[in-house]
Amino acid sequence: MKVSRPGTERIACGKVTKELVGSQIVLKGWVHRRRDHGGVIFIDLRDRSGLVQVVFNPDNPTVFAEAERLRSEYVISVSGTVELRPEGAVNPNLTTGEVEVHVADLQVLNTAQTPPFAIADYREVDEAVRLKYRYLDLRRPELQSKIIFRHRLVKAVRDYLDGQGFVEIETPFLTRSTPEGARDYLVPSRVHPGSFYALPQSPQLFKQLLMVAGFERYFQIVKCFRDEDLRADRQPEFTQIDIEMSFVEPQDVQDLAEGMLSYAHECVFGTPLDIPFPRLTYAEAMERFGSDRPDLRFGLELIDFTELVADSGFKVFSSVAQSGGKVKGINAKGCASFSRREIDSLTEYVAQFGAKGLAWIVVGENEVKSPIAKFFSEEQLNRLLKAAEAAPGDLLLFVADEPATVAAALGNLRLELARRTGLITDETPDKYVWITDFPMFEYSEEEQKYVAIHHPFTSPRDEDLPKVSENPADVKAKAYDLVLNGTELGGGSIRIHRRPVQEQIFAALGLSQDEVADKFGFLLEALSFGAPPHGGIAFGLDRLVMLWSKSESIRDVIAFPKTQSAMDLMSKAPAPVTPQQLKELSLEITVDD
RNA sequence: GGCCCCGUAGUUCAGUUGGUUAGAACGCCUGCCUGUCACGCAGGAGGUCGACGGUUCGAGUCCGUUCGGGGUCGCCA
Repeated sequence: MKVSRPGTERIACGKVTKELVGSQIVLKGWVHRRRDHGGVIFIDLRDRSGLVQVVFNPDNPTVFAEAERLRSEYVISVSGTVELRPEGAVNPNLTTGEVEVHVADLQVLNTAQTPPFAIADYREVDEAVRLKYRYLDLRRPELQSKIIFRHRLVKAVRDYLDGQGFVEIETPFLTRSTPEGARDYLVPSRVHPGSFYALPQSPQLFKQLLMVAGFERYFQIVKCFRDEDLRADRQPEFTQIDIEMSFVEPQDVQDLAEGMLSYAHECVFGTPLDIPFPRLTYAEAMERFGSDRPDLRFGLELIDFTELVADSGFKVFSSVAQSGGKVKGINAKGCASFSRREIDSLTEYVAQFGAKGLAWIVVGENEVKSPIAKFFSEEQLNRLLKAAEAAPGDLLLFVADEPATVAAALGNLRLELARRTGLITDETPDKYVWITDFPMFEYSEEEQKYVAIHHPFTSPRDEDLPKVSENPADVKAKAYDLVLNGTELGGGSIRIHRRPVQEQIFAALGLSQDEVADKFGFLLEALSFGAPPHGGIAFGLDRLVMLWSKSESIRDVIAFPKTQSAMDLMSKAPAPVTPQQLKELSLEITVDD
């Protein structure tokens, strides 16, 4: 039982309002800012909840003398009386701006060195400095509110899934390395010299085994580890909302996911989402947007000109069209004013995605300007303009290449055009979309074999089962991704629950029987003991928090993130270990530092 | 691994064509100030110009290497 003594209970700084006027309160927090007027000292006192002004007057000389020594970020406890501020001294920018606390007693709980950057400043500070002193950066209200936002979102997700009958179950972090997928983080075994655990890239197999075990509905908010290069939206350790359900079809998983997101959105923003989300097949997404994670907040869709230019005099187009390639373009509405230089920089931009060139047509009132116009008859040109729905003032941009290159180049060009023309603002509504009917396999030139697009446990569509062996490229999977504003938020699939099918897929992926037995024997065995049909989905929690909190980087929503070179600048991890530690693990270092 | 951007005071930045003692603002320190709220005023301290090497009579500035941070391509089943 909490024993409350009048006047001694701590009040949160941000909660000191008019209703408390006249009462004796205790505040604890950090000195945010100090304004010393010689005869009167104002301190903005900060805690998690916000700021309140506390006032020191010289009528209490001991306390006043103590107050003169206060500096930024000192931790203090004050007790005093809540008073209305005098006429004209109200601060409308603070929720506590109508009142102030007149201090009767002050206790310095801790002093503080001058911080390397001011907590109370609005100034942008170099991220390396912020990361080295992450605990100070996290003191800043902006970052702190994002971490608290994350907590509220996670809480909502847990509540929702619990309400839907899901059981939260932990799975091991020390697990075994499996082929395919991302590079593993390895943990050497002391007990078994020369053997390694792998940190999970996701709890995929374990959650399937929990379905075999009969839990029916599982979830976990869980760290996953992938040793790949970092990006603005990628960290080597990240958190998934991992979900698996038995006896379901894709629609059931999608319904659940939509319900969960909408509930969470309502919890953190007060409004539900507009569900169900629209759906696009993978094929349509690639065709219209050149991407399997299209940003639907704007148009600029890809237009296919392959047929139209197949017999044109422009060799670059016609030869590509006749040899199985694609000629596609984008109508950059109203971009006819782009300078030659801007168009050149767009050409440079698409080059990094493999496009060998970027043809263009500037559409004028009665004529077109274009280096390629001379290769087309007037009729061909008119058909081209009609297909592009071109109007005066438009700029048409074309790429001719293999389908995958065209998609990559134009898909990214589309995003670049939207950025350059300011098509997306903070007010642009969010666009969610499911991408469905993914191909099961894709041929890897590098490995000279088919690899799974999703993962090797994904179920093919029933009708495609016969094609797995002879025509893998045609097989579609029961897989689905959820995309928000061009970012993949999550993805999942219905899994294979019959052993022979799983064996067939492993074979199609070129895994030998021995390898399968060694690495996936336990899975195949499990499937043969009455595994129910099951499927699920996993969401990137960090990305969801990042997008919903309008953060620029995933680092802003992770309390202790790593740099692009996967370092923790605060603890200086990773770091060498002692020779004794290596010896215990039977490891030897072969590079000099 | 490739490409691009950045690195000057504690912080944010300026620094001309390579030229004398590298500046500003904020912060910090000292003093003054009884109604401020990004308080004000006066004074002061504070620099391995990321590091190393080169060119030059002379380098913050030019060149090379390297370290660190960021973005991106590859990579991320």
